[in-house]
Amino acid sequence: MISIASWNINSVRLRAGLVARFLTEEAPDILCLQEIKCQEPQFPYAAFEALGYTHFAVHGQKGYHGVAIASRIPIREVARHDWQANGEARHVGVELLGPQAGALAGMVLENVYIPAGGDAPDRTINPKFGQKLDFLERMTQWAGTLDRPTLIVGDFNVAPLPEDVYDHKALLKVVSHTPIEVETLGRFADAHGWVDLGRKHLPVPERYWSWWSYRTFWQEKDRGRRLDHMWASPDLSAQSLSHRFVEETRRWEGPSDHVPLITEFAS
DNA sequence: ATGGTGGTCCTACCA
Repeated sequence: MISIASWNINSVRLRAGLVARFLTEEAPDILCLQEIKCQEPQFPYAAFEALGYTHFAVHGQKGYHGVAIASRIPIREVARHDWQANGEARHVGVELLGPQAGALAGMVLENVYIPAGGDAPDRTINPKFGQKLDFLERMTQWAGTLDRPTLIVGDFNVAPLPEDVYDHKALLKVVSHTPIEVETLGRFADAHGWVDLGRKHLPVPERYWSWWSYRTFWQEKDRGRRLDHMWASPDLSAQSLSHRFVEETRRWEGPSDHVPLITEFAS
């Protein structure tokens, strides 16, 4: 069995200790991180290496965004897409190398941080919202070209289903859950027949949220959204055995506003 | 309709 985790960590330097705790307690084979918020030389490699994660793909930038993959299994970086063409570090893709990868050898793992999209869900007054939709459209074009077993994980910043938010009706005009975002993400799903592993294993109406705002969590209002995802190409999805989200990390000291996801695959 | 919290880097910007 091989397990793959994904977590928007909101500064990997500030929360290296939380990452180490997660790796110690859950022991995934591979961890994908989003929002590392540092450049590649500042990445806390030693904290991972001490726990057996010795293979890396780090695509960072100063202060904002940034993604990384740490792995116990050999990996090889294969791509860094810039789906906004603006230089932001929001993607890194790797290939899993055998024989430690077993049946997953040759699989491609794509780690993505889709733009949040600003406050107003209208591209004429909020360029960030347009950039988010354009990013998704370019991802859709890219997905149509794939010809290998692929897993795409990360912070999608979209909660597609009514049950993916605490109040569907109240969030229809809130960026992350607007109909245009849901439709645009739906076209991405259709472009490659992606299987939403989260809802494959935890179907509606099971509780499944991955993010709680810092601005309301302290009030214990439990206003969550499912913004983080793991989607598998159809051939790969047959190998997924289990999937969960580790909600308790949201209550750790000094938490990220996102919680990690973990999928186990037959290998 | 408003404001609520947090990270980076040092002045706003991003989420």
